[in-house]
Amino acid sequence: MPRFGLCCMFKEQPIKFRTTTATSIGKMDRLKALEKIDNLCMQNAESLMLALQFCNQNDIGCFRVNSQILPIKTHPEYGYEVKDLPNGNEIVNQFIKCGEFAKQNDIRTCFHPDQFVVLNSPKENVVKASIRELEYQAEVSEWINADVINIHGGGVYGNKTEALKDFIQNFKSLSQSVKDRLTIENDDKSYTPEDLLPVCHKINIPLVYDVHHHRCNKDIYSLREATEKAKETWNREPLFHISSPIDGWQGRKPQRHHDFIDLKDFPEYWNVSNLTIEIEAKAKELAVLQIREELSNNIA
DNA sequence: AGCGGTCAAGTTGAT
DNA sequence: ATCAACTTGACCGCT
Repeated sequence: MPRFGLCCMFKEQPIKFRTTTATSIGKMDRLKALEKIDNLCMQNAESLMLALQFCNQNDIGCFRVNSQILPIKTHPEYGYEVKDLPNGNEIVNQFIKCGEFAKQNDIRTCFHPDQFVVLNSPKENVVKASIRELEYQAEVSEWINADVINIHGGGVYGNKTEALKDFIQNFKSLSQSVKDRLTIENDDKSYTPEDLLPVCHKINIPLVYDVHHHRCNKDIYSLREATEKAKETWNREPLFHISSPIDGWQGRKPQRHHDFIDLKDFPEYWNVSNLTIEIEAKAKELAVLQIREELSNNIA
């Protein structure tokens, strides 16, 4: 069986990650603001441990960490360094404990920076902010032993080839810590596996193959071919994504995610070991447990 | 305590 | 032109 991954949050389990808004933080004096952020970070570090323990108890081998695990960490005005928080050392220690727990129990962790991280934007400040965000997530990755920070190709700006050249150029300015973890994922509108595989080979980063996106945004490769080619880009256990369309493939918005994974959407050749599959489904842990149950019934 | 408006950020494509 | 979609509703300030 593959290793299944849970994304960021829980549907039923009472495990919550907290955040705040820049507006609210901006209204406070700096001391009060840092106190509040300190609180949220500590609670999130504790929640992460609970999340990992839940995964361990339920044989969920991978957990994706929310980008806001340290809220507004890279905000241009209200951002901060963890060492400047009142309990910064304890917060780091709690994350390191999470990393030790994950390692001991073979739980893989990863990040998926959100849509604002665009490495190939023509706007210099967008690239700068993206790099700041990647460096922050790499810092936490080191504490918790996360081995993947996964982003999309970014914008097209009228010319895919040129846009991907910019991606490669800007990749070079990243720290080694980010480079070692950065992966690129095919998306549902712009970049297909066919577009991205040459980038993977050129700068030696893995392809996170999203089969749902590939079904929305097709190229010359069959799903099986893309699976094989994506696997070849990995120097460690490959990591893929799956989801099912909210109203079926004939529905109005097939790119929207369903609560659960439809067994029919699961490629049978993905039911193998040495593969991580993140389950992108709105029912979260329930969806992970369900697809695993269905797959084991299917074999029996 | 409950409720509704708001939330840092980019890009694309549907309406 | 506006808005939803993207890993996801949660937070905050008002009553």
